[in-house]
Amino acid sequence: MELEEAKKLLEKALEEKQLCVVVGRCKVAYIGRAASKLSEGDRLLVVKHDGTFLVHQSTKMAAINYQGPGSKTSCELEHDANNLQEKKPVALVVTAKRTLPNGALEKIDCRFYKVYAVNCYSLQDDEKLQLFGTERQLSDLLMQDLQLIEKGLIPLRQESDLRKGSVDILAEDAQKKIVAIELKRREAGLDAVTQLARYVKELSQRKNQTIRGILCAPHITENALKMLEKEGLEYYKLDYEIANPSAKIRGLEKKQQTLSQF
Amino acid sequence: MELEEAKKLLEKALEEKQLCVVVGRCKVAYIGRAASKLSEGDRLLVVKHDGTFLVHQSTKMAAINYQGPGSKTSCELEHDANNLQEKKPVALVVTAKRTLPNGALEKIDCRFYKVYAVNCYSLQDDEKLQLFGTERQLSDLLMQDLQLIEKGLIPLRQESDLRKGSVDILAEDAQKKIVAIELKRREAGLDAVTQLARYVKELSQRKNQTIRGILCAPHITENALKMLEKEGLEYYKLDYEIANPSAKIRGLEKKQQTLSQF
DNA sequence: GCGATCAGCGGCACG
DNA sequence: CGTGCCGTTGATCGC
Repeated sequence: MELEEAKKLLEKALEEKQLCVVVGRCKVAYIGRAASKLSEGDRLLVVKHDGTFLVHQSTKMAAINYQGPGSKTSCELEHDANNLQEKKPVALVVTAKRTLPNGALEKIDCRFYKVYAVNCYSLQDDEKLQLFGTERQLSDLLMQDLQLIEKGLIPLRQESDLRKGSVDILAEDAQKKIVAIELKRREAGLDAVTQLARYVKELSQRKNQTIRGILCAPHITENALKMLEKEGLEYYKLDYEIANPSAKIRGLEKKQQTLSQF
Repeated sequence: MELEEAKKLLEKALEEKQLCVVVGRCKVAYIGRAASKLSEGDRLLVVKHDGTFLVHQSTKMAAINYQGPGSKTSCELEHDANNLQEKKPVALVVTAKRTLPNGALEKIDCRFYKVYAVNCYSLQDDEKLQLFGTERQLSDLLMQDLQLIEKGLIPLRQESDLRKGSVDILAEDAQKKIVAIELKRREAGLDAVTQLARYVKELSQRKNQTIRGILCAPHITENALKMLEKEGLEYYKLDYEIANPSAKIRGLEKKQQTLSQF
């Protein structure tokens, strides 16, 4: 496709706030929070009406270059500086600009040497994704019956706010000890343990009493478990099933109990 | 476009390992690590030859539903179960399946009631992104002149592996004390502090001596700084510039000139 | 808007 | 493979 034609199509569609899809051979340059260069190759460019700008290669899930909502897209034809007689442009440069929260400018240049297609659409879509099996949903389920984890466990509050971050669930055990429960919907690693440790430490100081900490996850890495035990925290294997459209906790196995409560 | 035609086009292109772009009105259902539903609306579907499957709405950067490389995409026509006389299909169901590392199945159904366009391309692209201003690059620069942070600081090693995670830089100060340096290319929050604290704790126990910990970032949040100080750790403001195609730590150049005078 | 955290995080590097 | 962690993380939610 002629670059001039591509430019016209694209500009009209951008004006009309359509979703634009451009396929062609291009170089990409980015500067902003970081900087990048991508040599010439065939790519897919998607520009959404909210400013979203996505450059995709033919593999991988993630866009190779991108810019989020709020970006302004414009395009310019580029001519051969060494041959100004030639009226045919050398490239179509599609640019997305955006001002970062800190005031700096972020920019992508997508320099098309060939354009295979420009296709634009007005998409009607007011629907929102309904997602099931999130951490929040599991938390809600757990709150309904903390006895699953341990007999005598009474819920105090959910998403209790601490000054630094928040524990998923705060509870009280049969011995009236406060229990902080950190919930993970997937395998827990070192970060999950440090997170729980931080909450427990913070709470202990604030309440001036010993606080139990329970990490609740479907699985835990070896290192994480070691560190957990070293910190005097506990792990409970959380088995759950995702059934569309709801999640169910399958049953909770008690893995370890510290002596700290005695 | 007729659904039958869309199916033929898509199947042929998938067979030929092309990049496929489908635009149409669809419902989306996902089940796998979690589960989701998305009611009828106009969307953009991209299927890459490596199996990548992306459903985009008309806003936001992230795909609303997706599946990574390795997925298998297939499509089927769906007929009205209440009117089997009718030969015209009701929907074109495009499905991506994938086996998760843990052996479970992950699946997206994209049920198109209308297809506005099916466009497929064979893209040639062997280029890789050159990215500048990454944490690793900053680390390399810092290693060249740790004096920037503190006089007398000598580099010991980079990316020193601990059993749990790794410190970006390990150094020795003028008093022969070991210093663990954690580098962040952007604002450091509580997570960065807990990360550094974990490294320092681990190192202290292993080396059986007091270890200094320095968090190096362009900015730090208030809470993070408070916690840092409470933990006896230090913060060094790292100012750097991204210049395409290289990053420079502000002040480093000057320092090098100073050194070259001797 | 800042800040903290989740995410079906993805992707990478290393053991 | 798992494990850990960076990322131009993005997106969400609370303050």
